[in-house]
Amino acid sequence: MKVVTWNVNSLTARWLRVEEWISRHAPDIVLVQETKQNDDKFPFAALTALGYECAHYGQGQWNGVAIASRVGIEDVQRGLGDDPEARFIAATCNGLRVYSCYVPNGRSLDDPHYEYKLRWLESLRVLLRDRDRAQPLMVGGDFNVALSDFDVYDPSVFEGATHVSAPERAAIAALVATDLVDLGRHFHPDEPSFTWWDYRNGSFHRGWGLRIDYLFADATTATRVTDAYVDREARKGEKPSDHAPVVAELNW
DNA sequence: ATGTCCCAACTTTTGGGA
Repeated sequence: MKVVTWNVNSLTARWLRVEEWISRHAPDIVLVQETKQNDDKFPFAALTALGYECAHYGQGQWNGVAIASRVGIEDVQRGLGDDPEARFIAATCNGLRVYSCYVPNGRSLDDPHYEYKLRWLESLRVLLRDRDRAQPLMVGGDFNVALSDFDVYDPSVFEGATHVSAPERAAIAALVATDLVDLGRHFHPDEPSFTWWDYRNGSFHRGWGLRIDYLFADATTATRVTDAYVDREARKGEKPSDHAPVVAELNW
């Protein structure tokens, strides 16, 4: 079974790229972030034609998360606690519980949005702490945090910025401490494996990236994962998202 | 290092967000 997480930066703008990627890679479960559309724009019919059942949690022009599955989809949960924004959707697909997460950006360390980001991550930690440990789980999404300096192309550029601060990193570490494995890093301990490059400055071609998108699995499920990787090819070409997909393959 | 992309709208240019 193949699971992918991808921040598409508007599914409306990205549909041709997403459709092409799905057709080529045939993932079983797709975790999407930043659909930036309401249900009336979500491509339910086109995804059904490709063999996928979908659950979408949209919020107009901002945020928006979705799950597409060709192995069934049930027990859909939209939203994280009392969060008013469309940043979390969960479902069970073929016995695997999956979360699609779009963590708040934070903007800057002195912005109220930064505190919102930390509160959001704490809510996710509580959900993970209290989960049914007997149920296999994969958590994916855009976490807007680079876990360590190795996940940053040049840490000096980000001094005093979000995405790298100690509280943010501690919040992600606290998620992992609920018995999760960072699949991308587990399979590629010696490669930066960036997942995001700014559209500006020619960042992609200069290698100026960050690893801020993750697929996590509980420790038991992680033993069934055979590979996890970033598909950098998806960041190339016409009208790419600024994020690349993160893929995991597992024996299921 | 702020050079791009995406969206909405007091829409053909600007501003907010990432």
